[in-house]
Amino acid sequence: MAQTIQQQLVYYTKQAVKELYGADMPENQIALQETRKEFDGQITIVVFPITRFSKKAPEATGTEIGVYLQQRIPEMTAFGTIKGFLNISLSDSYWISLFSTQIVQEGFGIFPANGRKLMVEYSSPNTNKPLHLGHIRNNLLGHSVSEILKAYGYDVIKANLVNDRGIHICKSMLAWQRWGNGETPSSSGLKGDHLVGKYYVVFDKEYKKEINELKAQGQSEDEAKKNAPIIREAQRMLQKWEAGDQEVITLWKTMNGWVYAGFEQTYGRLGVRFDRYYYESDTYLLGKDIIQEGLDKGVFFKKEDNSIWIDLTNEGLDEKLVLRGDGTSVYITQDLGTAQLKYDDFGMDESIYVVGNEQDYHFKVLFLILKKLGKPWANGLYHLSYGMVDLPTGKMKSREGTVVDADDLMDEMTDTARRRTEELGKTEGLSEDEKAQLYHMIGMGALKYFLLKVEPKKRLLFDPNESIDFQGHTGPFIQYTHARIKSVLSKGAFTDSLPLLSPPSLAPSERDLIQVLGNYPMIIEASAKEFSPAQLANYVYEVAKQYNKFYHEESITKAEDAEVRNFRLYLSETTARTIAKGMGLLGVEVPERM
RNA sequence: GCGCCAAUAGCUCAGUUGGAUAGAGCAACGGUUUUCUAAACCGUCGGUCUCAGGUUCGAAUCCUGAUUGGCGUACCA
Repeated sequence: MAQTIQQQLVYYTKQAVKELYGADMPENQIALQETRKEFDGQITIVVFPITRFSKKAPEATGTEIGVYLQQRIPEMTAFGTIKGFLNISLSDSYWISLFSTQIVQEGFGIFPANGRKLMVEYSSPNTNKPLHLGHIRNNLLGHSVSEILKAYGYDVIKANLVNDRGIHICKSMLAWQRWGNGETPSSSGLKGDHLVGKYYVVFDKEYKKEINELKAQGQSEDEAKKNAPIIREAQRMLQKWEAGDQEVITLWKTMNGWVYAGFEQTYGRLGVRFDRYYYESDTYLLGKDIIQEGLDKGVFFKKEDNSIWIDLTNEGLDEKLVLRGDGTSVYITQDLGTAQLKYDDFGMDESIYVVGNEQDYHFKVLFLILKKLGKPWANGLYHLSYGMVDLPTGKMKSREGTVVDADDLMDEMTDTARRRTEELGKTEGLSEDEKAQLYHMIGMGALKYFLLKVEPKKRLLFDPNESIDFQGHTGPFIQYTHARIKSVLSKGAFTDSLPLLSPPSLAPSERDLIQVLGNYPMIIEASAKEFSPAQLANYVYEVAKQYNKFYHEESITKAEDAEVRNFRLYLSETTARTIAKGMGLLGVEVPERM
């Protein structure tokens, strides 16, 4: 492939430094950036680093480099040096040809397969309660990161490790057994996960009541928590489960079945999918052989009570228990085993865990242990840590009912989308089906974009009293832009067979749009490397914004010259495709009209 | 106590390997439609980038220390 203009600029700048100043400047010190809007030009070379070699003032140096470059790069029409910044203007014909030969191509920004396999584990719900807003963030992040990595050339496996066993499930089961009166999703009309969640709350109420009674009898908080009859009963149930008790297993299967049916619906609405499910009921006993391996290798050590530990104090961490004294597993034991299992199953080069930042320490330890065990694949592990979703009142807590329920929120979003669309009178000629589809698309677009535009690492504030916007820097704005372009294309009778002609010159907003569109591959690369859908989300907004500016300033279908008209139609069509592709990687669909 | 993370406009957020006068959206105010969708566009207002030092030609960005908030530091997951 031919050299890009950026590569040429770097190359010739290096040559210029050599010829003019007799110095060898490393290429990575040559800093290019986009020219700020208030100055002429499109690309800027920062001159300051060069003055080290020129031993001259920034202005003089910039001008000398500028003259040198202009003599050698025909696309360069002008330059200006302002306060140490060499601003370079490129000819309209350069931008036109960049668009016509590259950006317009179907494959622009699609990276070839890189031959590497990668797993993204996300969602990983507990099966004792329905999903809430925090889970939505996790699911959207996991899904979007997977799609971005696919676009970047990875072979991606999406995995979901379902926490389907344990004391929390038994709590729901026990409460249902006692107070459920045989209630089922069909008898109650409740979605399965909500039904099970209801009994989780029932359990907690009763548990608290018993704790208070015991405290009234003089027990301490800790004692009461341990001694409450209902929690002891739940623990007995867990033991029965582990022993394979038929009755308990049957109930467990039934209630988990309800939950899975509910989750499938929610996943469907969210538009997330998985290639592989792992269940903790299958994996919770794994990892003990790894413990033995670690003992043999001298990575772990045994204490007097037979508990097994790893000493990470040299790494600035603590001693960490990896197996209980009675030989049973802890959380990290199964995670060690599951990591090995996943690798045995797929042999992937990299493995991403999408898990909240409350588990930063856990993953640090997990990865470190696997490295110390000499697992060659341990270097490919990465914890994609994201911030909690907080309410103005603080953290969401399932048991206290202060959660924003996923299904309710999606209903609300769709409803708002319907109201707004009707207010704007944009439903004419749509069938009921099409309307429903559109409202879902817009509502989910608003929600998803709202969550994904924020850097994963940062915590996210959600105020239930303030509805998510549909205007400005939002999903619907971008969706609207797409629909608007589609309308232009149909008015302009655009088809692939229309000849792509070259206009004699470009309007400023037109040239800016081409420049923004040209950044798409860079953005995919950056988002993939940093596992950050937020970068892509903000980029797509920029594209939409720049298009709207262009749309307002210039005529498209009404342009007088055929060259200009055709070119602008292609520019519009490419913008629509870029928006659709980018939003697609975020898991957001875009409508043909709205 | 120790560790990790965050702090940018009234609010929600951007800000590339350190580069120009720190940018968007919302909110507020004003303007734009006989012309391709006004969920749009243009403008006004709004900043001690938490604070104090340091490194540098240059710091929101890097280093040190503090402040505030969150999380972790369980033989819980």
